[in-house]
Amino acid sequence: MSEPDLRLTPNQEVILAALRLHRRYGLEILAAIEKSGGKQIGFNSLYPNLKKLEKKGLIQSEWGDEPPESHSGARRKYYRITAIGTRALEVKQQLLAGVAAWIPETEGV
Amino acid sequence: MSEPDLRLTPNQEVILAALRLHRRYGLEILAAIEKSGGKQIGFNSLYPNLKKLEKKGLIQSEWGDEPPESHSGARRKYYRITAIGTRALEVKQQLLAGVAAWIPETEGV
DNA sequence: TTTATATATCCATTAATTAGATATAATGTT
DNA sequence: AACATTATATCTAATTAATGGATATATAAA
Repeated sequence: MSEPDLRLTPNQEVILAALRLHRRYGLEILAAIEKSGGKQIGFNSLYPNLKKLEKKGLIQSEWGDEPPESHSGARRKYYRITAIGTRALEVKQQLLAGVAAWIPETEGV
Repeated sequence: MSEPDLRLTPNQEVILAALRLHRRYGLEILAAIEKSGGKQIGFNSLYPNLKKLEKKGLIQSEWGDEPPESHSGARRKYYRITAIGTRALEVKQQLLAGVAAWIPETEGV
């Protein structure tokens, strides 16, 4: 009955954060990270991590249905965050806030 | 002239966050993490990571000068976050906010 | 002496990251 | 038809980080 493991590796966390407000396709996620000043991650790290996030239920994917004129190149697969994924980001933020604010019950002195 | 590497591993990030508002000694950091619902990290991970954070200038340490009556056991070494450490936490938060909000310049369609 | 607190290191295993290469598919351009 | 671009996807090897367990030392109280 314990909660599923919502912990994220650093790359998974930034990928998931890139999907927090918008659905995006793979290379768009890399662009969002690069343009936001993050350390660049390669698509060799991106795609396996997207698979892992989807397997854990933190994101969902769907093939793009844009008309062919909208862009050149191959089909895009769009990813969107799930409620569980949103929760994983919240849990992380709450942990960082919690550890900072925590005070021991019996303060030495 | 580029900025020093302020990236943090997951354990380093939560340790640094535990020092954001209060100076703490080693085992107090572990207690803050455990009581805040974080995955428990062991002192075999704590102390090497404190060394690394101090070496990078993100934290400083000083031996406690409490009177002997204040607590039983050995001397405590207290750690406090530096301005650089605070900045590292901010940079991380700004990255997560930035990648979520980023919009591509030329939107396909 | 024993117990509790506290810092610190070492080892072996496992997990994650990284760079580089390759493959396939779809589309527009020459 | 050939080529370039965009895009998803996998594989390997090397490096780095995390993990559990053990050990060591120091301090002080019971």
